[in-house]
Amino acid sequence: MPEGHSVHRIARQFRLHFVGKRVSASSPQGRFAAGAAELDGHVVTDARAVGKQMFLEFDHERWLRVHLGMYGAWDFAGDITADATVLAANGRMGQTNQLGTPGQSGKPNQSGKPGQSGEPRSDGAPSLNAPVDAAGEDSLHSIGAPRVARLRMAEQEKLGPAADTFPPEPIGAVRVRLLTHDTVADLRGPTACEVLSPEEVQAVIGRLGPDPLVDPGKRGEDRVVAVVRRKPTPIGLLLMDQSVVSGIGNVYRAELLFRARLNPHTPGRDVPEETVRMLWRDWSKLLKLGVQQGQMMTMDGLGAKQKAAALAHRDDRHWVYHRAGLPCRVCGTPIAVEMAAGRKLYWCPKDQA
DNA sequence: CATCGATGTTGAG
DNA sequence: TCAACCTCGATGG
Repeated sequence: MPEGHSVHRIARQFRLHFVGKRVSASSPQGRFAAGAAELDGHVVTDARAVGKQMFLEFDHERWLRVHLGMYGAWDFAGDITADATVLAANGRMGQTNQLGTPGQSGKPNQSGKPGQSGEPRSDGAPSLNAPVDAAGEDSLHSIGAPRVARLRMAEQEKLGPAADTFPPEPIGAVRVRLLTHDTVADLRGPTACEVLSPEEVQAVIGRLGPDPLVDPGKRGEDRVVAVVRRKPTPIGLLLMDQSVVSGIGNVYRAELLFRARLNPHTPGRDVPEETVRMLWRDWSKLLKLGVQQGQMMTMDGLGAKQKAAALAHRDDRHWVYHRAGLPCRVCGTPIAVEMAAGRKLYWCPKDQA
């Protein structure tokens, strides 16, 4: 589900709460047992996002590559103070915030290894479970009892049901669990999750187009211009091609094209160079904004009232995405939708003629 | 409660 | 071009 901004947010979360710490790695679900064993007991040394992919570096020349794909998500728990503003805006996920229900969700899925290996000492060590010092966190929990905060990060970020033990039981089928002395990250439903050598990581990144946050400035821009201006492929497809430019998904594609008032069917080679440069700069701007805000914001420059509506209601957030048949916000023409390479492409036939 | 569809990618045919 | 991957919120009965 996530487009580039979410992955950068997740990488930041790892930098804040995992880099520099030793982790015990496991695969409660079992499908990543071998990979987890390779990482177990090592220190996380870096976390980077490139487009929709995230790379976690460990202290023994091994990297974990993760692509969340369509339904992937990370569940963080423990000492994870995140942007409270975003959390408040998005509310809590799933169940109520009630006591008990550690297993919850009725899914006794995480069979296999119960207690799971690397509990740090514990036994008596209450560790940092109880957020005694986390004054900011208390304000997020209506109930007074000390709880272990939970945060789900995918395309959206939501507070989960607080747990009362650390580490909490995994929710659902967890491919990999990374546990430090005070934080834990559970990965569920990824398209890709594998351990790579530094060379292999370099090879993967080499196949990706520029990401504005990784290749800022003119270098990335020039690369995109060179590729786009050489291809007969419609610009609507090129923007989704991760080897052309990284991190753009179906929402950002539709919105970027509308903001440029560009017909999605225009062959790349026919898009004026200045327009390609504008697309890149606009993508850079929207990506930064998304990372900062924790959610997509493609209708910047609105009045305060409209802005509030856009933040509150999902359907009010975009110019054209998910608005098939609804009147264009600019000209009133019904927004068109068509299938392009298996994905829905939304655009205004008049403004983007 | 069953069904549908999705902010993505890969690989088979 | 399309199914598979594999999860969950939205929708309808």
